[in-house]
Amino acid sequence: MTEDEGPRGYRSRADRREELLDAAALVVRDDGLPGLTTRAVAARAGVAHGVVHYVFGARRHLVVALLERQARASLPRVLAAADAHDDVRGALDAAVGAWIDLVRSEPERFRLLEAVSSSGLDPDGDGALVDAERRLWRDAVAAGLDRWSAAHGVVLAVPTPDAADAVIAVVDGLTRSSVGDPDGAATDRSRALLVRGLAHVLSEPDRGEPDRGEPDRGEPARDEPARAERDRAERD
Amino acid sequence: MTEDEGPRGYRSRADRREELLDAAALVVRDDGLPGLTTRAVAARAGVAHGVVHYVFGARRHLVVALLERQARASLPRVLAAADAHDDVRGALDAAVGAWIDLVRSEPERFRLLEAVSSSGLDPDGDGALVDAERRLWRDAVAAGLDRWSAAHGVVLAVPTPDAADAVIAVVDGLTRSSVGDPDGAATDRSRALLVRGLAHVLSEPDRGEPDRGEPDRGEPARDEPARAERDRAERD
DNA sequence: GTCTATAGCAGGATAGAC
DNA sequence: GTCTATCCTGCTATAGAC
Repeated sequence: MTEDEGPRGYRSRADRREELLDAAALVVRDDGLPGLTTRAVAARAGVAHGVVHYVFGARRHLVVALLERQARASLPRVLAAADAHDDVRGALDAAVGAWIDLVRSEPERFRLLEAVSSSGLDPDGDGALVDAERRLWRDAVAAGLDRWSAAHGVVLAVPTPDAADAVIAVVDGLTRSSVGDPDGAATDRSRALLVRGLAHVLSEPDRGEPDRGEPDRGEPARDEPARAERDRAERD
Repeated sequence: MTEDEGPRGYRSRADRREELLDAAALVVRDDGLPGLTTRAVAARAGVAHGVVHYVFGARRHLVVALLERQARASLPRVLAAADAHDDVRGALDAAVGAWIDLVRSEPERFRLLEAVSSSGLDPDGDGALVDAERRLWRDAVAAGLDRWSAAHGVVLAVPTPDAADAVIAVVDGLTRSSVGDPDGAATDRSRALLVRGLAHVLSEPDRGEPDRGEPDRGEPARDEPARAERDRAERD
């Protein structure tokens, strides 16, 4: 289905890689994330089980590769949606909406995103892959913001990287919200609220909410919980 | 360590349950989520492997139970942090900040939250457990908002359930952001932005961003993003 | 009713064959 | 360089001891 293989079935590592990723995408679509076993991928691709481990090493590497491929495929569409709008709020809403639509159209696919970053990995130095993945997103969103900002002559009220982080956080939160929200009504309401709020802070510098109430101070209420004493080693 | 057991080591099912959850929490703290095997829990609690399955059935039930117990333990603290503030923004910031501090102090613990809802479960009808879990949160946050609102005589600009969903989405997004953000600086910046934006929309009814720029039309947002045209994004 | 011992099975990883 | 055969670990289920 993907390509036909030689008489002996020998393909280059790179070709096998693409082929296996195709198979993996199908497996995820059909059987969901937990169905994504190295054996299932191998079976779907019509190769021996070990080939998957030969090409990708560990299962997580396959997952990360699949994830990255997806990201590169999805991002342009999302960024394009924003470009059709001149105002911050409209652009944000379009981009976030496009993303959520993607998530909804193939939910299983996007569970990978969460699954990888949250649960999947931890031991040894493999978190580096996830970090790289996140950085890819962060940079892409920041670049998109810059591009949009320049193209429409709008300057944001906060530094681009900060805005990018906030956008990603919102998208992450909404993505998670859309799980177990089949009709998406709740997610849509949240999206409307969050986009409006985010557009507000990206457009307006902080002046302490003059319209209502009593802002005691800009600094938050640091109550004294356990401060993480953990030596989080990796600071790539 | 938790309780000493009778001469024969017989405990009620409920007691064993708590005991095993204690052990599970320690396992997660020390070895991370992937270290949380039913065998490890049994070993840590000093019981036979089968006991875990006797009490919880499947591993995921243990995970969900641990998660729920955590939620019930954490929520009061978070809600209390909000009560110390009279204004929406201050209360929100305090609550969200308290939550993020909890996440930071024991990161491994909170990966459960994501791991369960995203990856862990899917087969058969087990998603119901996750749904119940999410509903628990949603209801708790909504109740907290109502309580705060009544206590401080502040009425929110949006219905409580909608506000609760948005708050949860923000917290989810920030929680995920804090993974791989060891010093937490980026997360703090995002938090500041998102809390400000959220406070804004919770306080102010939508009037189309009058204060800045060029709202091309009074009625906003309702644009037409990529409306779920589900084409296969089969490849890049 | 509570727990132990044991067996089966699925999935990841690797040493070694082509 | 590609792939296969095999091993190991961990989850689940159950039969039976206390």
